[in-house]
Amino acid sequence: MNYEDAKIKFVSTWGSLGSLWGINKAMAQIQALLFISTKPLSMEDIMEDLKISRGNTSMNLRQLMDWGIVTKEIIPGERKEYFTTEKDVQELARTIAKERSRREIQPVIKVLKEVSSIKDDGTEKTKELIKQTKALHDLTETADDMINKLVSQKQNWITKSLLKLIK
Amino acid sequence: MNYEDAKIKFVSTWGSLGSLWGINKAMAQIQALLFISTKPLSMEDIMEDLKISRGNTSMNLRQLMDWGIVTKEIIPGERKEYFTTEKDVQELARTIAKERSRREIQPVIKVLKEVSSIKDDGTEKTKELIKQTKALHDLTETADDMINKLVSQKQNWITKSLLKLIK
DNA sequence: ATAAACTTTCAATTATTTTTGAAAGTTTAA
DNA sequence: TTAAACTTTCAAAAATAATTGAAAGTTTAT
Repeated sequence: MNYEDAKIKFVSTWGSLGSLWGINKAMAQIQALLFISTKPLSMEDIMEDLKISRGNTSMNLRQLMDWGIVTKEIIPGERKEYFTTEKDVQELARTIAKERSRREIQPVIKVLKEVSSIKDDGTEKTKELIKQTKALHDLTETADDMINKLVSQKQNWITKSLLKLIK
Repeated sequence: MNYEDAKIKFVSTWGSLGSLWGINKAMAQIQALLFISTKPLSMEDIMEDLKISRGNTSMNLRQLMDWGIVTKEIIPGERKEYFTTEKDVQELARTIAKERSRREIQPVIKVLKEVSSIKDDGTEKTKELIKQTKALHDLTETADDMINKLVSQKQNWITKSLLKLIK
């Protein structure tokens, strides 16, 4: 496989994985492109490479910036804006985990807590609802917590020892 | 909040979380409904409760069974089929993690390995592609591994000590 | 102040995913 | 074997999400 084929394969695979971290295809592909680029890319570069429209590129770059994954680079003397993505995978993982947690998991945890706290009226179905949503609440909270901690910056010594324990 | 409101809130919230574990809304809602039910439910019960069509119910129940999350219960003397879901959250998490890994993460890991193994032609861009996809490969593999191990059955003693370390 | 260079916005279009419902299929009881 | 009770299938419709492109907006150089 040559460079071009490998690049296309990587970008499209990473794009299709977008759903896994809750973003759309174009957004994931732009990130992938920046991730393997040796230099900042302009909107023009991205549009041409991915064959997507200017509007689409603009909107998805904005989202990536909102996520904190992509940043604008001002190149002195250049009129255009250039973009780069976080290149360190650990840091990338940390950012993504934090954002997903904040956007999606925390709200669910809140609802689970609310629902599991309704008044027990003594009926079997209410007891079951409380029991099961409480279990889900605890699990979700623990999992969310673990992922965030595991992926967090100060992980090194901890993660390494954990990995040895687990593997 | 009374039972009915709490139930509706739980089912719809869990439904919207479907995207997080890669399934559609109806599928997640059916699972949620079964999860808090005190007894097996028939297709009829589910259709009525969620106000969805028979076809939709049938298809999504099949998918849930394919995932290994829902099972058919034959109730002696009854003509209808009844359904239940795994009630233990740990077991549920284990099944979901395994399936997602198998269906989505493993294929991506395979591509990352493939792409990161292309011949280094000495150009800067090829070196960057190899370096970055290798890093992503290692991260993805490790994360996938950890999640599966953490969530796996025989976890108890391990998880508890890990949790103490991490928290 | 003007115009060129560039970016953003958003209504309309297009693509994708989900849902429906009725026909076809299956199972069971008699 | 028949018919009632039930489930599955799948083409068509509906709902949702992504994408386009051109007009409006912004910035910068002169």
